[in-house]
Amino acid sequence: MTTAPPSPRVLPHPARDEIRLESVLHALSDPVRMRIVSELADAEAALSCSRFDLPVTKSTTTHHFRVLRESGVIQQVYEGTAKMNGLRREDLDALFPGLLNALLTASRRQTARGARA
Amino acid sequence: MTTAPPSPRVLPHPARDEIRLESVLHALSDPVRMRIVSELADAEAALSCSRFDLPVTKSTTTHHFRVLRESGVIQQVYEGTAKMNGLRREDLDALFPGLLNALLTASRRQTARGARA
DNA sequence: TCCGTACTACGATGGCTATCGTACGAGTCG
DNA sequence: CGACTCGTACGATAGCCATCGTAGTACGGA
Repeated sequence: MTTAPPSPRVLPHPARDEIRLESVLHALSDPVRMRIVSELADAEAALSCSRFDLPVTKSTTTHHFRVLRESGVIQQVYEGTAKMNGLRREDLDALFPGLLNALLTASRRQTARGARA
Repeated sequence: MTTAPPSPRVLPHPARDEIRLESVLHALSDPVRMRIVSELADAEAALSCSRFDLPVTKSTTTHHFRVLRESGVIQQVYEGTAKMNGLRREDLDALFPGLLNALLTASRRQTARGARA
């Protein structure tokens, strides 16, 4: 099992051309979700949900990941008990060139500028 | 009166360093508001509220403009009975380099791609 | 002064959403 | 099998928000 055959549990994702800018912006307008995306971008590899230390409960975490997936920002795949999350960089870059980078930079800058909140 | 002295009616704007990324993204996650910003960007000069032909009533229009102003995306100044609106390009570019352009490009692209909705 | 235009304020309303807790399903490991 | 971990589903709740209509204010021109 070098690359384990995916579980039957498959999650619905929007196709590339179904991704809407409004939905992406709405998804990223929540600080918790922006943080998730930020960490995901730094990681460069898929991360399981439990790798994030978020200031909300597990149910809320599930909710946020779903919003990100349904808006097309991330990709989710079951791997055993874990659910691996990856940024949909290619799709986003193809649809909205430069946007993801600008958003990540903006987020990092703001974090650096004022660590309050 | 080449440049009319501003009316005493002054509107509250966030200072540059009070502009929050989340608020900007939230403001722009509404199609109506994104459209306003898009037209404002094309105009290059300040426009009065009534220059926009939006699919909502006047009260709702007022609401959207206020959200844009309070999030720091636009600047509003009374000029007689009209309220002139301008993009806060300099502030946004200073805070979040490349973001505004990426957003405008993304919006234009999406509009071009599918004119549905 | 009177009227019209531009925009606002207020209140209502329906819908969305972030949050939680609890109970459950799916895998993994002993 | 049994226990443990990871994540989900469901229901509840409270707050926000896009929308509207109506009534009102501010300004400029006749």
